[in-house]
Amino acid sequence: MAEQSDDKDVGGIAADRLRSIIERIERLEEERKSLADDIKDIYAEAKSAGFDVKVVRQVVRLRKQEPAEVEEQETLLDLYRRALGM
Amino acid sequence: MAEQSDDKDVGGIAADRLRSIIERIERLEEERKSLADDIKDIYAEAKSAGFDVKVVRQVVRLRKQEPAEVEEQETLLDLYRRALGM
Amino acid sequence: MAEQSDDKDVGGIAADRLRSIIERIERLEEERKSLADDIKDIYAEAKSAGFDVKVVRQVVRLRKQEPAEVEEQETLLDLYRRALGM
Amino acid sequence: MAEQSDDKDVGGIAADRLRSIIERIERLEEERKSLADDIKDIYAEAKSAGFDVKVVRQVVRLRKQEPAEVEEQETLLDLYRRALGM
DNA sequence: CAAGAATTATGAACCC
DNA sequence: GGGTTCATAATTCTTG
Repeated sequence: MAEQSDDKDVGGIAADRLRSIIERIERLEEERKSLADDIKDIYAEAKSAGFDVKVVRQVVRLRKQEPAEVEEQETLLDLYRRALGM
Repeated sequence: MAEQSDDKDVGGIAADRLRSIIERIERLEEERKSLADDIKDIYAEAKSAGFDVKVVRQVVRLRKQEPAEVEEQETLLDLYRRALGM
Repeated sequence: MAEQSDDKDVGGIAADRLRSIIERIERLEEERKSLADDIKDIYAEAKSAGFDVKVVRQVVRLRKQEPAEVEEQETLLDLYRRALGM
Repeated sequence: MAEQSDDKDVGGIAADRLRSIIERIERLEEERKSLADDIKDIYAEAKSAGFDVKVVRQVVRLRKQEPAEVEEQETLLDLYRRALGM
């Protein structure tokens, strides 16, 4: 099986390509982990400042969702809720 | 807006129909929840009998798949691992 | 390794016990699948009755959540939101 | 309630402190989202290079675990499968 | 069949 | 530190 690239086949697999893909994923996941730790630190700070962490999380969630809920289906949702007396 | 059925429109919505649909869904979801709880109990039983729950889950998953498919994925995994020298 | 029960060890594993556990899980999962299919049918019915399925799902979700949101932390959440001008 | 800082209380809440906390979290979460998108892109690249994405994920997961742990779980899986005659 | 939503499973964090 | 809840990851299903 002749190859134009330098990528060595291991059992028909483009090993270098696979390795590159996996290492890039791993690098990005490390960065992601690091950010997650930073976020955790801030929640810890919030806690020691006397805030209720669970509620802070809820606020963050709400602020993420609210713009999304200003959408076309709001009207229908309203309609259905009214039909059900909710 | 004349209706043949007795279903009262609320803002153009066939309220009774909608209500029926939603209540049937809710009933079925309750049953589903109950089954999910039963399953959880069995996993707990497995754990206290000394089985590794994670591996038991894996077995259940494997048995759901076609043997040929299982074989295929295991072969690929092997191949990739070898390509990476794992 | 003497055993009081008739359970045959296979490599130190209580095979019958494991089999029983797995088969019970599989049976319950089948029932669960069947319920899921029933639910799917109702959504299909809803669709052909002219309802917007996505919104119906949202209603079902809301009705599930709303009782849960009548909880102790509502007050705090309100407070935080007001502090943020939300 | 005397305050040393300039932070204005809103209903007894240190509003500026809370706002700072929440905005920092939001900034970090945006970065996190961006990394998650990058990772998704790489999996897409893997797919179009002909790799089986599900198996690639499995490889990434395996490399995160300790080799001893991987070995242990593989052994158990084997054991359970044999006990079930799979 | 690709994109997105929804369900399920795994992993982390918190409380007791 | 163990168990339970909460959060994230991953798979599956649905829809355009």
